[in-house]
Amino acid sequence: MDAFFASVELLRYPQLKGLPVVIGGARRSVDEALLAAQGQRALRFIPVAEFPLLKDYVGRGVITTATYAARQFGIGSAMGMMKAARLCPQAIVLPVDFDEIRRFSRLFKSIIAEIAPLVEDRGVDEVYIDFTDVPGGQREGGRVLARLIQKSIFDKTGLTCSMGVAPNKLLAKMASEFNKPNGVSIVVESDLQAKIWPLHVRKINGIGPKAGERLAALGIETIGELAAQAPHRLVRHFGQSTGVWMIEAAWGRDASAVVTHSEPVSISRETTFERDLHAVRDKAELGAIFTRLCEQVAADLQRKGYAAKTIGIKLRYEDFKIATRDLTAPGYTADAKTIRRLAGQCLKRVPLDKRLRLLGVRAGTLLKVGELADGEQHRAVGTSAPTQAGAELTVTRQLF
DNA sequence: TCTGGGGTCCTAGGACCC
DNA sequence: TCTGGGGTCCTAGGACCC
Repeated sequence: MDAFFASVELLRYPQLKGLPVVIGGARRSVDEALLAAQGQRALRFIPVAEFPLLKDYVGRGVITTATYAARQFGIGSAMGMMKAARLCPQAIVLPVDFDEIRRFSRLFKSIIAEIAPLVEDRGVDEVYIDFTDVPGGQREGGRVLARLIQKSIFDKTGLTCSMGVAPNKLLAKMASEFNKPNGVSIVVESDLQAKIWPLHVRKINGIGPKAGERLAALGIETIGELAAQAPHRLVRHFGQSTGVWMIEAAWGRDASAVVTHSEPVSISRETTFERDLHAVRDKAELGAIFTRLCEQVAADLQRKGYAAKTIGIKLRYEDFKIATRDLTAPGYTADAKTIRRLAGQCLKRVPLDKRLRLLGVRAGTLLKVGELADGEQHRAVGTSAPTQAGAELTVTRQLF
């Protein structure tokens, strides 16, 4: 989807069309921002620079999406809000409306699935679609079906997307970047040399900042240069599987299937504090946040119908270093108090000398409990707090 | 001016078992 | 006295993606 989060907001506030708008980071809703603007009632969007306490407004947030007008100023996703505000003081900042994003996400995916049922979910704003057996899917190399899907999405949502059509997911993903926004790009095997090899290696899905740097250190910048490498050289530097995979990717080869269904591996909640907290000095505040994260994870598990056997924590220190600890219990749980106790045990094993920036709680090794009857499920996941830890876990295990 | 939140997958060592 | 070869599970860290 093109500038998905921003485009969803523009549907609501069409008067922002053409303006530099950035989504994310804002601590207040539009309505609250309106009240802050001298109590004005009329809808008015306040440039970020006009917030007297900028930091209170954008906090420690980052940009999730910038409109194309905002990108002109050098603003991009994942950039810190404070930096974006300085690059473009006239930018309008809006918070992410997750409910609305999820609603449009489900909507555009269901529109696609009606036309082409084999869809792989790749997050809120991205999917892979298997055109192979869709009637008309081969016409004009897939362009006809791609245009049909774009039109259906636009007619029903007002949103645009960009599509890449190719023999596999790897190439389709790269192709989808060629014609943004609202474009279709077709890539066939014979286009490899002309369209793919000139691109930077970072355009390969799976080659991130680290691998990109290591390749650059070897004098490899483009995909074509990567394709020209002797496999043993890459295997020597990156190991057998990564080295072989890199060569395959550079040659446009990818045999991975479009996966239409998958079970979650983990469910987690994390939060970055407004200011760094000290384990001793801010004990009460940290404790309250920790408990709330556990309650949120428990609620997420229960709502989605899962119980977890592994509970873990994540800390980010003031120096941005990350520590994780986890603990696998004898049984499964979705109970907030049980999760809180297991997470507490994890916390005891991690150094707390530096101040903390972020705290997270994670539930892994999941078991689907959807097949239980509703009442039974509620009882099972709600089991809590006998005196002995072991006894409690035994109870939940028996229920499952 | 510091840098979100929610995920997946991979690696590697150690425990433990047959 | 020297020292197998599978396999699974658990834990911690890290790269990467949307």
